[in-house]
Formats: sequence, C-alpha cells, structure tokens
Amino acid sequence: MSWDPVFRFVKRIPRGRVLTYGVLAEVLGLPGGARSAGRAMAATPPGKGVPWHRVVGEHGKILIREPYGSLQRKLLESEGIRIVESRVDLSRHLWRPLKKSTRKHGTPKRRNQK
DNA sequence: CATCTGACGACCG
DNA sequence: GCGGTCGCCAGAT
Repeated sequence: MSWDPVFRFVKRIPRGRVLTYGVLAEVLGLPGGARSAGRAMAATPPGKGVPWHRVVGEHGKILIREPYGSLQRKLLESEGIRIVESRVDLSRHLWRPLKKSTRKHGTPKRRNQK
C-alpha cells in the first residue's frame, strides 16, 4: 500500500488548520478507515515537508505518544493553534477540504450513520 | 506462517 | 467525560 496520496493530501492542509484521522480516511477513501490514516502518518517520511502534526484525533486530541506528542503540540502552537488539555479547538481549526457545507462553526461531529 | 502492535474511532458501562 | 473492548489491516517480529 502506497501512502503517497495521503502525504500529498496532508501537504495541502493550510497552515494553522488541522484535520482528523477520520476525515482524512473518509476523504481519501482509505480502506480500514481512520486507523489506516494513522498508519499512514506513522509512515510519514521525515524531511519531506509533510505537516503530519496537522492531523489529530477525532476530538482534536493529540494521540501520538511521547516524545512526539510534545513535538506535535509545539509545532501546532507555533502555527498559532491554541492547545488546551492536549486538545485542539476543532470548531476553530478543523479544515474542511471538500465538504460543500457553508457552515463555519457548527458542530463538526456529523458522521456517516449508515 | 503465526502473532503482536499500533499516530483510530465507535460502543458500552 | 473517562476508561476498557472490539473491529480494521498493514508491518514488524
């Protein structure tokens, strides 16, 4: 499995914005869902300009363990993102790549119900 | 080839 | 809201 498409997509995340593993997986149609997105990030090649730190857990939570958790937090804060209790305020920073939704601050908690 | 291990998220108590 | 379990699935051992 080539994670290239994932890396390319992550590179499009604007500075100061974040995406969740779930959204990432859904947008790219990754088999296995969010977990696959996580695996992709774990395989992120260093020094390739992939802003891996802009991908967080479903509730804006930083899930990676130390010492990377601290690094991620640091990188995000350096982009002006406020982090409280290891969490990013998704209502403010979540990037919506192709949701035709025009909402700007509603609850981003909608999920496929099927 | 058999198992274990996650950078997840849904569910349940 | 928090912690434990389960399903998913590719890599590592």
